Amino acid sequence: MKAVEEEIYKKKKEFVEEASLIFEEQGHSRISGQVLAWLHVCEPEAQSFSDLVEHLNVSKASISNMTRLLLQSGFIEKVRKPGERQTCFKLVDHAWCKVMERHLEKMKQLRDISAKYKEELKVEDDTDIDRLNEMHDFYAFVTEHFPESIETYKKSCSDEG
Amino acid sequence: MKAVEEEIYKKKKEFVEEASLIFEEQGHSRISGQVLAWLHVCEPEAQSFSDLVEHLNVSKASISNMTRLLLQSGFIEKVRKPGERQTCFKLVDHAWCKVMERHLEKMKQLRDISAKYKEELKVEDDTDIDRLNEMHDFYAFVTEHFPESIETYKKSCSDEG
DNA sequence: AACTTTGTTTATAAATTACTAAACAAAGTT
DNA sequence: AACTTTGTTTAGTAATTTATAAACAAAGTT
Repeated sequence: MKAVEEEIYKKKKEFVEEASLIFEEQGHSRISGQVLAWLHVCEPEAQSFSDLVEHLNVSKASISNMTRLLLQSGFIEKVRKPGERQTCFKLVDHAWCKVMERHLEKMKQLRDISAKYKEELKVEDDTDIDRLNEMHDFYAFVTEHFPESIETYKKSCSDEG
Repeated sequence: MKAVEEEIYKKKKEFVEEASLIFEEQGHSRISGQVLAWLHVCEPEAQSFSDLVEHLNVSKASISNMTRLLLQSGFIEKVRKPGERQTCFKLVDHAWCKVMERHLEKMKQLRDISAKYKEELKVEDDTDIDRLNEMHDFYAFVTEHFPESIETYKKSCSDEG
């Protein structure tokens, strides 16, 4: 390996360390965060099972479990090349939108639960519970406007590309 | 306690159970989720230490720890009434915006880390890493537009009120 | 100043999660 | 069909997190 290449490789590992910490704080486990981060900078883009085991220094079982989870939640996808025995994994396009969608789901849950209970806790003449009304207004607003924003972004991509 | 009141109280407890689950998935612990949820529906709005202990059936120590955390992260605030010995806690206004701000912080971190490494991993003639470029574009977009949206919401509140 | 009330800190118990090694399964190769 | 390679499942351990009880501290009341 040339000196330049080694330098690059080291930088990539640094990225993995830093980015995986942030991913962890977003609800990923340690290793799934590392897989996600590595798939942002690795070459080639699609990595085999053993590539991941080797570069991240973790067990085969962890990779098996974490890739399954990441597949389920839609962050990565399998790529099988004809003639190759190994399965490869790569980030889906716009993987970051998945993170957003995850947030959006939670926001919708909060919108719905506040809608439900603000009705159910309404008592005849009694004043409603302001806090629930406000909570509902807020999440109704963001769940309505958020997807639009994302669409705007996606459009701005395809205009350029 | 009248039959109607009991019915209401039961409903409130149901809300606490459901909502605290969602809060947990957003990174709160079990009990801080319960405190948050309860403070959305309790009466009066401001609850003393012992109110919380009683209604949520948890230890004093947990309330002590969780209220400290919730104060730190800005979800609740202390309310001390003159003449009363007990400290009370209430939700801050627009507590939900805090959740958003928390997300926004994470997004800014991802924007910054992608900015940093897309530069550092750039090699002369070599093509950049597309994934990092796209990641940065995305988070630059959302961190720019998100705060605007929230502002729009807040404005819509004050127009009404 | 002894006693209460209110709240914090500490040490421990309980539960959950995360990781791995090793056993297992499936499918390709010789 | 034995052997390899590739990947999954299982079972156990390690580590972390969470909640509590009990000791402690501070401040108000009698």
